[in-house]
Amino acid sequence: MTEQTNNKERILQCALKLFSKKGYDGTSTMDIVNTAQVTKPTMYHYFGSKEGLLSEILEQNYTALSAKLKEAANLPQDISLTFYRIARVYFDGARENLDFFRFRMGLMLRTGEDAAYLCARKYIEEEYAIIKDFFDNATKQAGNLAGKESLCTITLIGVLNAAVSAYLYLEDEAMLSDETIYKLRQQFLHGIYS
Amino acid sequence: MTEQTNNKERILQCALKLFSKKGYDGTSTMDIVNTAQVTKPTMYHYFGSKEGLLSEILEQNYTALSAKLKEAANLPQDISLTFYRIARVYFDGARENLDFFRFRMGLMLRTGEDAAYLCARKYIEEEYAIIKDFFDNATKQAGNLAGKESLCTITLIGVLNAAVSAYLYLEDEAMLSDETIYKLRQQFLHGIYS
DNA sequence: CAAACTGTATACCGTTCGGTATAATGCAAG
DNA sequence: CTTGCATTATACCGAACGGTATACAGTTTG
Repeated sequence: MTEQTNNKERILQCALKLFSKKGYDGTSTMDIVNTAQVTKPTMYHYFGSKEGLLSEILEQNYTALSAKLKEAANLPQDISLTFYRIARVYFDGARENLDFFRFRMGLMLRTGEDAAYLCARKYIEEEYAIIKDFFDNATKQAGNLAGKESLCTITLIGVLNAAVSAYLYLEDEAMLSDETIYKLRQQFLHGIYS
Repeated sequence: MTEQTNNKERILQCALKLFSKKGYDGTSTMDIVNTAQVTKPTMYHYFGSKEGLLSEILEQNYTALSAKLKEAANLPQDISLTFYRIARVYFDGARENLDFFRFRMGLMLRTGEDAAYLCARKYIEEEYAIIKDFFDNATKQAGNLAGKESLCTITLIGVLNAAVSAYLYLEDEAMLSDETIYKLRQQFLHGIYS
């Protein structure tokens, strides 16, 4: 009765889904193995611990996200286009990998010592660093943003996270449309009256 | 050995501090009563359950926050001033009640079924409703925002939350200064280049 | 074919969880 | 001065927690 369609992958997916819905601390290992239809030793064979499982989930998903984000943010000469590309990374990510983005959102604004946040922290910091880098480079070429790089980073990520969060809450795919991005970009670049 | 400086209040404060640091699920009732230097029956006498304790914490703190927010947002004829006033409510709140704002931030972008989020959901929705109301009224008087009320609400809250979150992360009070608010407002109203 | 290794199952570990039965204390009102 | 109530302490509950010892099946390798 071995190998009934890759237990490891199924554990990863079920755990992510449960973490995203009930939180890391709110999800028990029994929850996970029951949902994934494996036994506990199977899970511990692959991941060693509950936290090991969390680490692998974060590593997999954040690695993919960071790569896309870096690619989207490598055109410092065009802030407008880059806004679109970054927004698309987040919005596509949210649509295609709803569970991960739900989980990620719950970790995003944290600052405490909860286990899941501590594991995710380095990835969150990397995300900020990628956007900050972009604005730093954009300033070198444009100049009129000098001194605002940090605040731009905070507000850009804040606005996009808020929009993704609204999508997850409303579950309305219109929230992820190009039209939404255009409106958000217009507002970000030129203010709410524009 | 009765009444050694109000056990109930001390339980509330210690629980909030622990929730903000380790999350609701990550905090045990033993944690709480040990920190507050009471026994479990004392806690259960006052609050009935762990969730009852959470409810009272949320009710107390969100009631105060919502009242301040409503007051700050009752000048629909002046968006610029209102931005300042709303930002001050959040920023002062974060400085004066760090634990609650830390906790609140962790709940803010959630969408799942975790216990703490479900308890807090109605308050979060009320917060959005207050800001949304403001923009709806502002549109009636100004008009040039028509159709953007929802997106303005999302981005305003998103930007301010991101700033508060940056303060909690950096622990730098300069983040909460009037100067920061002016920059954020300028950006919100007139774009990043302005 | 035998040894070794990967993966899975049964059954169980000690600990901690949220919560409570019972009783003693201090204090206010009759 | 005692009855009644609000508050606190001791001691404990069953259930669920994260994690594991042991064994065995299936495959790979010598």
